[in-house]
Amino acid sequence: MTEMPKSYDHKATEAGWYARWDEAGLFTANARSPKPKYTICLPPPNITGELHMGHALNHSLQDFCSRYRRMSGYEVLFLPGMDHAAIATQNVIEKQLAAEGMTKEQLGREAFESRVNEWYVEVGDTIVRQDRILGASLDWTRLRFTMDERYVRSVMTAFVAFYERGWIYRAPRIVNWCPHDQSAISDLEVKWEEHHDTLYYIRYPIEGGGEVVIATVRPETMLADTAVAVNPTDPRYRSIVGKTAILPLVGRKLPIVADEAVEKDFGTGALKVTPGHDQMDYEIGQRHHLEIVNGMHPDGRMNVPGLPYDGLPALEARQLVVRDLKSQGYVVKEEPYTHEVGHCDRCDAIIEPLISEQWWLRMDKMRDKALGASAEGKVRWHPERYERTYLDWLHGLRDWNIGRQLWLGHRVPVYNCENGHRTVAVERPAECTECGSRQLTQDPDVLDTWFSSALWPFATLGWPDETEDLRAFYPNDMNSTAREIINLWVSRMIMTGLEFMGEVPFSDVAIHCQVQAADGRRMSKSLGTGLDPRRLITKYGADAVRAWAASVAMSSQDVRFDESRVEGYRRFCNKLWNAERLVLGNIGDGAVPAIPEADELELIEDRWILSRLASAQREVTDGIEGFEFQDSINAAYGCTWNELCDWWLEAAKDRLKDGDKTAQAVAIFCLDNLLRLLHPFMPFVTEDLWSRLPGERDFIMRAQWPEDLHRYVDGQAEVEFERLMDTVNEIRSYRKTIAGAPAKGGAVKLFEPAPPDWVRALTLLGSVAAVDELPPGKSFGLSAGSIVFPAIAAADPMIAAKKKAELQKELDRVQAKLDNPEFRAKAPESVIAEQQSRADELRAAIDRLE
RNA sequence: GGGCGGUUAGCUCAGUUGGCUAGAGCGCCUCGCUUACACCGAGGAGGCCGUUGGUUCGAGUCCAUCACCGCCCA
Repeated sequence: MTEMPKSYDHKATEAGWYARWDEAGLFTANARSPKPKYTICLPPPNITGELHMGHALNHSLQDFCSRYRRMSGYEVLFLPGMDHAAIATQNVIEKQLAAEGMTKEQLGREAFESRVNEWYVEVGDTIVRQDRILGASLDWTRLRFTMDERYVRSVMTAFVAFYERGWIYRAPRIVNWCPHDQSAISDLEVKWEEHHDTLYYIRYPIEGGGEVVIATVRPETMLADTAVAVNPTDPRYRSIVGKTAILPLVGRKLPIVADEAVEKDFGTGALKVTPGHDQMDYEIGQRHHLEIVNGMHPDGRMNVPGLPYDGLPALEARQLVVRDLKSQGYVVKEEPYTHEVGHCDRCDAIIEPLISEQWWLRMDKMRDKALGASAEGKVRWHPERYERTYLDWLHGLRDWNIGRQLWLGHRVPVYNCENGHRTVAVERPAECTECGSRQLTQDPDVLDTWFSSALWPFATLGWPDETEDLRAFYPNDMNSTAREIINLWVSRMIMTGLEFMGEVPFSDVAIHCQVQAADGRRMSKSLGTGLDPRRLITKYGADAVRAWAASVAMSSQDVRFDESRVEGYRRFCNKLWNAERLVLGNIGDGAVPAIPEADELELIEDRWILSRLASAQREVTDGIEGFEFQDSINAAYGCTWNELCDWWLEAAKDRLKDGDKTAQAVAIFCLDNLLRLLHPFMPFVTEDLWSRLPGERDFIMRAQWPEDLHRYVDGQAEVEFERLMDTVNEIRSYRKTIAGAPAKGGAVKLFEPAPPDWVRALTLLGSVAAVDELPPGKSFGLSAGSIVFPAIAAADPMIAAKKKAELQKELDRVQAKLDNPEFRAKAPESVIAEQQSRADELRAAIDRLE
């Protein structure tokens, strides 16, 4: 045995173990293993930069489950991967280019792509290293990337399969258009921010005399107006329905239509209808067969040929339009108006609702299957309430716009020939399937990144090929993620899993908390409130960071990050380290006997600590099984520090020094079990400490999970030992609060005879002598007897009086309860008995203070 | 506008089915370098459990209301 350093050093402890595990192949799953399988496909982080605290948290908790299941006899696959995150990555690269004074258009598509590929290598490497220092037991032989050739084939296969089902179609709709990215984005990628704008009231003349006043916050869109609409039940406007308004500045003739969608209370109750630039207007347009004018180029500049606003950005056009309207007397009034404006989640540009021809995926059939699976309880959510988030979204689900107009991503596998035929195929076809033309051009659109992510649980395993992995590891068991992507990702995995594999992709979904900055808002890189987990790992060690993750991950919805809690777990590592150091320092090289059976244990402290250990084993195990990781880490922490270290080691120290074999056996048994219980959470320090325990040691990582220890549960020992702890605490309290009481020494006389092991522990822990007759002096009452300290100069009478008053107050409360006839009549027996004995104890304690 | 979560010690958080004498870590105060650990030990101070009602013998816990904070979806 090598000498243990006096203090735990996380850097020394964590160095090396990961590589040793890796070399021993402990991360690699065997698809042919006869063991039951347990699979987690790591949610692929976006390949946009390094991992943040949310990742550290999420990867940790999946690793808890993986390591626990591995120790519990499962063949575990914990599969790593990364997501190309088209729109996000494109933005990152564009920002880099901008810093170099370049645009992607200047660079060209090919050079841009090779630049992206370099980025993938560099960032992918960073992410892998981060997961390794975190200790995540990922199977690196199965690392996947959504742009890998095989993965791309899975994506194409899914597209073709949907297409052949007739679920993919192309149609013009109003989409969220990002003028910066020049692409459609999904509703879920639009952030809404409050804007303080102006509501303009604008006069539209009516042919044949009169006028109608409309209100708008976006006057520039009037250039694409094709109608005016009013509510059919609005008496103010009944007479103008069917007439024609003249669009100011443009001169276009606008039919005045009646439509129930118009809100009578907004503005003037008359609505300018711009079917090309507003979802509701588009729907009105469909109902009344209105013309659609697209007044904007894809880059957000106005598309109004012949008008002076042509080619201007929207906001500039707005100013000019307003100026011209005013100068021509069309503006009736303007008032301040606060409303929500959509911004691109990735680049923050203002989103323009825009009519656009897009690829759509029908969702109704898949939605219904997913709802059916939920109704059958196939997916369990943790915490349960998130199932509603998921179901609510499913119920309102519309067709999915799967096309994006980006430079990055999976190109839609649609090939058009010059005769206008369309060929859809996984591999690029040599010729058109209809006319045999060889002049094929591929559709320029790429797929929404979530389309490929939706296939993650099976595409990573080789689908559509019937691979060994796919058979062994699908369905996966658990998925854990952040709540904001429940709808973007989790629900879509469930739908595609049911569609292509016929089974839900996992049985449990864990939604972890969001780590907020100290100010209670989400961490933000741009605000500088983000945190690099590597900094924390360097400062406190991965084990401490992971234990922190366990303590917060599932405990509530949001958690404000508090570094002192991470520091607390590093101290815990040190405590654990020193507990083992103490034990090993006293054991030497001799053999340690096996733990005695429960009925062979003689001493109260041994019976007690093993009973507590049994309880910890139960709580840690239940915590992991129930996705309540905080319960697990709390139980293991408490048992180690507050029970083993604070009490048992103190009570058994002299036995250990004397080479007592039972004490050695208990000590090693406790350490061995606690280390194994803690291993999923703190893999490095537990591996290191376990390797130092006597006897032949393999890796703790593949040791067996501690067995159920209920045979050591000993209620009597717990009650007795608690009484002992109470008494010792009282003695210590007296020593500190009574003037003149010495730090050690004094004589204690017990009221009732106690077993010798109990007395021994009391005298040891309380530094007192047990006597039959108290020597003369000021005596103090204890819960178990009385104590006299030698040489007390002046026992402070105030102390006793204060204690007495506290006890009396408490007694009054308890007695009032007992005197209440309704309480006696209605409360359960056990509660009444409890209160009764509480009153007795309090009375006795008061008497002893006399 | 709809939904969800939070509001408990100076700070960050626990408190399962109502029985609580409300806990932990950090911080604070007082002691102590007693050969496991000063990344420690011992003792102590500190809480009308956001508001107002209600149910109950009994409410931090259940119901309702309001207030503020945060998140998600329209």
